[in-house]
Amino acid sequence: MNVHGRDLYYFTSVAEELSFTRAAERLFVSQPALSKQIRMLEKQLGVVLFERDRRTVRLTAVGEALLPHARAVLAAWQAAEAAVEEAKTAERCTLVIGMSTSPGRGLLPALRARLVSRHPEAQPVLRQVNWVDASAGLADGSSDVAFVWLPLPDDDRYQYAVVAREPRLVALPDGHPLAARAASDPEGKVDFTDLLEEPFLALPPEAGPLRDYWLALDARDGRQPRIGGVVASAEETHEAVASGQGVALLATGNAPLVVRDEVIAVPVRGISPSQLAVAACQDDKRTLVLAYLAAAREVGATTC
Amino acid sequence: MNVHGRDLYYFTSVAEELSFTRAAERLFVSQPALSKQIRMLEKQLGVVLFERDRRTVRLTAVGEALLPHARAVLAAWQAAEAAVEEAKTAERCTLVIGMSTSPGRGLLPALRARLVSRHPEAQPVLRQVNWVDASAGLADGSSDVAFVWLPLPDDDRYQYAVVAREPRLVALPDGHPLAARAASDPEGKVDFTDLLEEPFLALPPEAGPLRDYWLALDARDGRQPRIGGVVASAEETHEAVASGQGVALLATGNAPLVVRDEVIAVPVRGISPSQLAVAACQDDKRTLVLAYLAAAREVGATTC
DNA sequence: CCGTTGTGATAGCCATGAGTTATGAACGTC
DNA sequence: GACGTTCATAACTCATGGCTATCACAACGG
Repeated sequence: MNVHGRDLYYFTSVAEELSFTRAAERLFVSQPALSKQIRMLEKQLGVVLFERDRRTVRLTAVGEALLPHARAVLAAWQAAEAAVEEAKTAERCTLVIGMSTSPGRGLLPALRARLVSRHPEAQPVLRQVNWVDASAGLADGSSDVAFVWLPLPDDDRYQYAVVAREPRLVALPDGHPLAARAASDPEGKVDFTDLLEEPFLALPPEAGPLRDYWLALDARDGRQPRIGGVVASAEETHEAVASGQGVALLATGNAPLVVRDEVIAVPVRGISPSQLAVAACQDDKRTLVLAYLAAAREVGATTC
Repeated sequence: MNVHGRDLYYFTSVAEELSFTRAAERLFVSQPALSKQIRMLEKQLGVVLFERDRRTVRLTAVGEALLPHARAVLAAWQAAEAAVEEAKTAERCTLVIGMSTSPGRGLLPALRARLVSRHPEAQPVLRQVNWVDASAGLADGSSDVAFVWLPLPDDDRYQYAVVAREPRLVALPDGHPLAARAASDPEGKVDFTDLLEEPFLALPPEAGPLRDYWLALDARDGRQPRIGGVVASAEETHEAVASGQGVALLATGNAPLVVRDEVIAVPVRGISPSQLAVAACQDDKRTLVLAYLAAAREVGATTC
């Protein structure tokens, strides 16, 4: 494997032209350079490839034997280059969109439409990510862009555009005393202060600030919440609420994934609304990524 | 085609080991050298082939796409090297034996037997050469060894061994007056002096000293012979003699090729015998060539 | 908690490779 | 016999590919 592809190309060129001078100008190198390279190749193989007869050049038997193989090697390499080129463009056109649960609200089709209208070659690919990763795959590079809940940990590592801002709800078993209280509330809401003593379902500790956010730590004045259980997906949350392990805060858009059977969700007074954003890495300047963020910014302007 | 085979080998090695350090020691290069080469390859292709993650190395999508093609290129190159190797040994084992007419006298089988008994890999190939080339292909390299008539032009450029020494004959039409004279001669011969006025068939002028030799210029004391025609093969000679264009000197061993129908050959008194030799280029030191010459020397010792 | 080990990247050095221009030797052509 | 063509050679430049030494970082183990 100790040969330069260029040398093989030089060899085939001389073999085709049967002239060092003509081959050299076809290859845009000087004739001595070509002569030397061919000699190097011959030396390397321990073989004479051309019979130079002062005036004429012709292939030796060995050269004749090498020629088709040299062409095969070059063809194989061209195929390799083509494959790389194809993989490169495929990679450039693919946009991996991370999300913990489906963002819903018609966001995906809206953003997709805006993306492909400006970049018809774009190939958006959706990727489901565990709730534990607040960055929905941005942090480890498995997503190019992602739907995330603000606030993000390491806020300055990301660029983002808010696409939805909506009150947080609390998911309750339908027989829960607070369910009745909400029913009698003029706005159908419960006060967060009424939830302070409730056991809460929490994200795993690895979720960091995101865990704190969905426990609404900022609204508890430093008092630690009671933890009724650990959940990492909508399905688990539904199960845990229905079985009475605890209650859980939800984004309005995620409510349909949790509310069914014996679980209801009611708005909460006294906590900040949730903010859903499309994010990417701060230093990511790729065209498709920026285009998706721009689309998100436009859509966000109409929905928020 | 602008890539070094080595780089592809490096690439496949790293892809197999998934570790620069291990791949480097497998390849007997230092780890930094390997790192640098892979970076060069990536730069050349404008692509990232490996994802280096401090602790782990893994192929990117593009690297994955390249890998099988890289292997294909390497395989193609190995096939090419094998083909060259085979052609090289084939060339080393082939011995091209040039001859103007078949030397006859059982020489070819005898020499062949001696050659292959010592070099079983030898592949003797016979090659017919026009009479005009006294060196029977040695001069232009189209023969490795050759049966030639002495004296050779450029005597010092060749090494040779005499394998047959025999009187020269003259070919005559069977109705020629000298035919009858020969029949009445006690030895069945004619004197060369009787031939001095006869028209002679000559080789073409390009044949040089060989032409002079078969006109027996040395036996004419400087008088120019009459030229009845130009011939360059046994067939032409027979035709020309039969049609009465002239007479021609022949080596005894060649007589059977010319004597038939209306042409006869009789020994000539007063000219030197012809000498058939096996020759090669003076500076040719190849084993098979020397072996064939040695065989010729042995056979010549028994026949002369 | 800190030192050890193992990994890939970086820096600086040097021999060689691949290109250049200028020139030479052999041969055909006018 | 001067000229043009063709391949080989010489002398030089600059990039390439290799080395050693060292760094930065993560994982382990005491």
